[in-house]
Amino acid sequence: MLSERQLLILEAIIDDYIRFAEPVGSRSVSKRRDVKFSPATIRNDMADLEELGFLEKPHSSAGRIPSQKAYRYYVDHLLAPKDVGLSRHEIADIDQLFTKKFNELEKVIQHSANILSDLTRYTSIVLGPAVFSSSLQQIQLVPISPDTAVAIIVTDTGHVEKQTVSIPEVIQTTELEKFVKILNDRLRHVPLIQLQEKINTEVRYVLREYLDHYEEMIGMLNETINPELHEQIYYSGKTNILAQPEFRDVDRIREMMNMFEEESLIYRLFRSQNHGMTIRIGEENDLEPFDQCTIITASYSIDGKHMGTVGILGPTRMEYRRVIGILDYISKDLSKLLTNLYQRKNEW
Amino acid sequence: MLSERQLLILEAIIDDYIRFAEPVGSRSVSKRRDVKFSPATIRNDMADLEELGFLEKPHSSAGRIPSQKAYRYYVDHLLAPKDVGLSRHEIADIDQLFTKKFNELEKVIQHSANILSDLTRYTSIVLGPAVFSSSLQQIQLVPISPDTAVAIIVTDTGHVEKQTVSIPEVIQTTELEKFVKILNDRLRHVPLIQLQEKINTEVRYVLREYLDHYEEMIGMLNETINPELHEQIYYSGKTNILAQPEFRDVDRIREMMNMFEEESLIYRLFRSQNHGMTIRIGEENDLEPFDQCTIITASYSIDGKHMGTVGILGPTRMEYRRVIGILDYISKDLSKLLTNLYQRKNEW
DNA sequence: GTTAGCACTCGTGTGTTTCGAGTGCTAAAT
DNA sequence: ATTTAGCACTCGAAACACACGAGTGCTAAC
Repeated sequence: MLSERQLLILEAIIDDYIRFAEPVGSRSVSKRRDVKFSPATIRNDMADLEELGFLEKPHSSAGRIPSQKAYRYYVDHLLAPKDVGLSRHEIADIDQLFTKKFNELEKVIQHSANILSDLTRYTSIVLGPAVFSSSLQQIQLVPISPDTAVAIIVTDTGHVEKQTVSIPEVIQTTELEKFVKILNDRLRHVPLIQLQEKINTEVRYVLREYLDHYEEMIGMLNETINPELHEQIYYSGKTNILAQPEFRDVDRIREMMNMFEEESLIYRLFRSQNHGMTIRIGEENDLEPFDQCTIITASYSIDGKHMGTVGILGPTRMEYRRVIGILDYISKDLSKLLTNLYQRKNEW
Repeated sequence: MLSERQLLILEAIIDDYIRFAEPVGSRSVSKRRDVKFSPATIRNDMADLEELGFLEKPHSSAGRIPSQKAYRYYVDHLLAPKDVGLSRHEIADIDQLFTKKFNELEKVIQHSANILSDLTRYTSIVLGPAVFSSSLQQIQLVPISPDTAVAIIVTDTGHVEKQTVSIPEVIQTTELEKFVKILNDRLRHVPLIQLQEKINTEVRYVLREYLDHYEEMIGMLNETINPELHEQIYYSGKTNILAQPEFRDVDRIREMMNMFEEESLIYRLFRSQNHGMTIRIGEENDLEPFDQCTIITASYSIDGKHMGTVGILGPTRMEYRRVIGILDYISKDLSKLLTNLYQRKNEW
């Protein structure tokens, strides 16, 4: 439906606008190497493209800027997946994830986020490894006063969750120790996501046999297992986006920065992405403060199992090609790294 | 050295500027109830005050604005500590810290930060309870793979630190258990700040007697005890400051937001404050992005022992009276709350 | 010592003009 | 039947002029 020439012009305009953030005129398109038509011809096509909703005019005597529809078309049809072209330098930057030795999962993730924002100069958002896809390694109850204790859950990925709980006074220390022992015997290697259910069925019956105050203990336990538990969000380069000319408006900035703090919304946004790579342009994000932004996410995995999401937030006028390349590379790198880090565990 | 009338005028100008963020002219000062002089008289005094460095002119035909020196004088001499005047409503807001039941120390702190920023409409920064003033309650080593384990330190305040460590392969599981037992016997109730030293002297000799590979274990332990460990920083209302008219400049905002991420700098800034209440105006903060800001901090304590710092970051044109009142009240409230929360522990 | 009076300053707001990049249309060229 | 040259037209941005008025500093009178 779009002619060869129209495609060429559309791409030229998008490329130009991505680079300079200025409306693009027919003359400057015609000056490009690969364009062999006069400004007048280009103007005709531009008028058509505008009618089709791909281009917009800020005002009648300015050039055209791409619409959201244009960006969507661009990433869907115009971006050849082959020519991603990361420089040697960039690849080296990413690969240092491997060379630096982190044995804290969190640090690996944070470092990935840092690399991402440094490389792209946009804001990076990374969803940490899914807590619920890991399983219980050990559960601990450390008393810190006569009536309180810290409950600690360690997962097989080395993640630690803690929760202060109050201990019903009827319970004796010896009972408590028995309780923890039973829990560990019964619940080790149980995926966290099944923990709650398992406790309230299977474990309940076992406890009943051995302990007097098992109901109180179950109650305490249910306090501990937080069903709203979710992956941590890592940011880097929150202020990078402020350097973009389209975000020079303080009120808009304020809204966006507020949104960063609304972790539950960001979390939902990232969780809803399909695995693989997702590109959301402008209003496709369904969050009003980001309606001039594009968010690209890629998922990373351990042993092929989806674990988390790395993402970039930038203006709709984003360097798609580059960002896609970087995200693709880093998500694969991260998957490899994490798989290495935890494969021994699985063989164990 | 300043006449009665000059003081009155200075205070009037500061009050007015704090309210409206606009240069104050002689006419508007003369219109105040408590001022009974003509604009001309006031102009003379204003000229004197300017010469003394208390007032500045944005340009020759504008009114005057207070200098940093003026704010300093204001808080030092003009602010009567008595007339703090929190409204009943505000006191209720703060006191809900007591009524809501948090048994997580972190949540209490975060909630305090939220109250602070809500009440003041500035940005609140709170330094969490000093980890180093708490002592070891229990140390744990949870293996998560053949050669790695998670070391977990629980303090008497319920704080949990974790660190993934690699286990030297020469070490057996039984040895490891003995190791942890010795550590707990020897180190319980030792203040974290003495931990490292104690391990490398006293504990070392004990370990030598009971364990073959004690040197490897000590090495592993030293990996765990992070000497750079420090209090967490809690923010709330990071974007409140953007609503102030003096921070409508994107580049300034960017610098400030970047500074928020530089936790080590913020940490140092807050650590360097004396106990009690400290007010740093403009360049007194020694951080260039905050040279138009005032930071007021107050420390909170448990049983009189300094624990952390609550603070407010706002423009130099800050509502000093109000903020001081709120900070004073909340820091005392927080101290009471935390003392209650942990006093039983001490009697234990 | 205080104030009224007045000339002066200077930023802000407004209206005018100019400039030029860019457009759309028409007619000529290919 | 396209494509292009030519041209009138649009409209924002920048430059300029001008008036306004809030505010000042100085001087002289109270």
